[in-house]
Amino acid sequence: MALIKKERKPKPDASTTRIQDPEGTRRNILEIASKEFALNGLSGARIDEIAARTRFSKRMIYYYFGDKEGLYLRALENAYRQVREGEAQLDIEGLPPVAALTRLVEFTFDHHHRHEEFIRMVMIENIHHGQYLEQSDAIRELNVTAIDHISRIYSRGVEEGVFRPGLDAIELHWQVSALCFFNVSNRTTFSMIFGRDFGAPAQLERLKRNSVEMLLRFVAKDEAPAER
Amino acid sequence: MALIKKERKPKPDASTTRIQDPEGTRRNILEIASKEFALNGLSGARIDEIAARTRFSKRMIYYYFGDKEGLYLRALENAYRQVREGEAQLDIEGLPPVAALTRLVEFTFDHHHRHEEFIRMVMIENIHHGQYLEQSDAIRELNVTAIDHISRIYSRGVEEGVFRPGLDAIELHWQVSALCFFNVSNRTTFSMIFGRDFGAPAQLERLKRNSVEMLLRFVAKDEAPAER
DNA sequence: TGTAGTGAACGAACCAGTTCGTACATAACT
DNA sequence: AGTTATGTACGAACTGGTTCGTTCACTACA
Repeated sequence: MALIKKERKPKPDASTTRIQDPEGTRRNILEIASKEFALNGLSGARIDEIAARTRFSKRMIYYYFGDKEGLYLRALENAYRQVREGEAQLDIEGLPPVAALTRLVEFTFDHHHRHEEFIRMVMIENIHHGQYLEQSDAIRELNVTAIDHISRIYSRGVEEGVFRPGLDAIELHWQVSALCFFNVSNRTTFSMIFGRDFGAPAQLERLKRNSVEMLLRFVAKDEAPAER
Repeated sequence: MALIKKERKPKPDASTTRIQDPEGTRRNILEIASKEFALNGLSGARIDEIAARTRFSKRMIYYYFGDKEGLYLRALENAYRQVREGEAQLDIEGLPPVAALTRLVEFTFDHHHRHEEFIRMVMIENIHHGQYLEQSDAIRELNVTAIDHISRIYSRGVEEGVFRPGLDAIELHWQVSALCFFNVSNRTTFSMIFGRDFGAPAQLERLKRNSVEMLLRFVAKDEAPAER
């Protein structure tokens, strides 16, 4: 049988000189892909859709990222990197323990709130049982320092006698994360069910204040909590 | 005009009597579908896969549920119903406020832990911006009573002078939910990142105790929390 | 009591649209 | 010239949904 050769368009455009910028190409693709994955999930996102939104063709995605999962993995890493880099902004050096912890919780609350895309990626990744996070050494490396702040604050608080001893820094981090993460991750359904907008500024302030207070009261030394 | 009559097979088979059981059929399909959606999400789940796992053909899914989204919606409702029904088991009548709140938090913690499928459905639904929950009056109706327990416990506690006044029952519910939900929803990534199994029984006990304590300390009347 | 009619329950095969991924061609840079 | 970068067209497989026809239980009536 005869091979059918396609006619090729000989000349698409010569007016604009194509500037080669592989790094820029990667960044542009990754940026768009991150949004799409965060919005639609891994299976929900469409490679063609991502390609259409970039300045490049689908071919470029495969050229630079191999396949859909490779692209997703990079988007996941990207999300973690951005957020962890942002966390480096937090400065609590020199603050006394209570003020430092307050600042940490407030910062985390706001930070999560500002990075909904990240929250969504983490949710999606949990849906996938961490299957992709598992493949990324980069992400694990990024995160080991995530408890540094709270760990130091807590130690200092215990030393100074304002925090009770015996608590675990990772568990404290867990508690802070839970309160701040949930605020973003479950806002939609929670608001719908209780008919109240949990994203409203005044409401957010209250939730933030509550979260701070919960942590402060939890670590506070003074007297024991009510007996059960 | 001539009526076209269908040929009828007079007597084909008498060995296996087909038992018509529409309710059973629906239940079987819904049960399998719930698992598949919770596992793979809306776009990730495959109708053919669901059909293959049921005792029926794909045709029946469309016969009973219309389309994929209809099936998903039913699965979502099903998840909420099951969990809310389970919550009705909680009996705190007669307990003093502190004991009641302790029991409530412990119960919620365990209940969420036991219903991972539900947690996953809620996550998935949040990824979809609550698009399907929005369509379900049934779910909203189910949930309005969700804060009854905590609301009554809190009022009683304030009356009896053991809880501080001025707090909001829905926000308390929010806090309990955050702690208990996060424990299931983010366990995978959290465990991976910090290299500790947050699903281990001893660890779960600690987290549960922490959660209870956080709530108790938060509502406790006595003296003010550390000033910041 | 037998039988024709009826509608609900069900299955196999199919269809049309979608989606990931690739082959081929070509332009730009070194 | 050779390597890198890029676009276009396209195919194979998949997937949601439909069509057509069959099976079965039951009812009305001869």
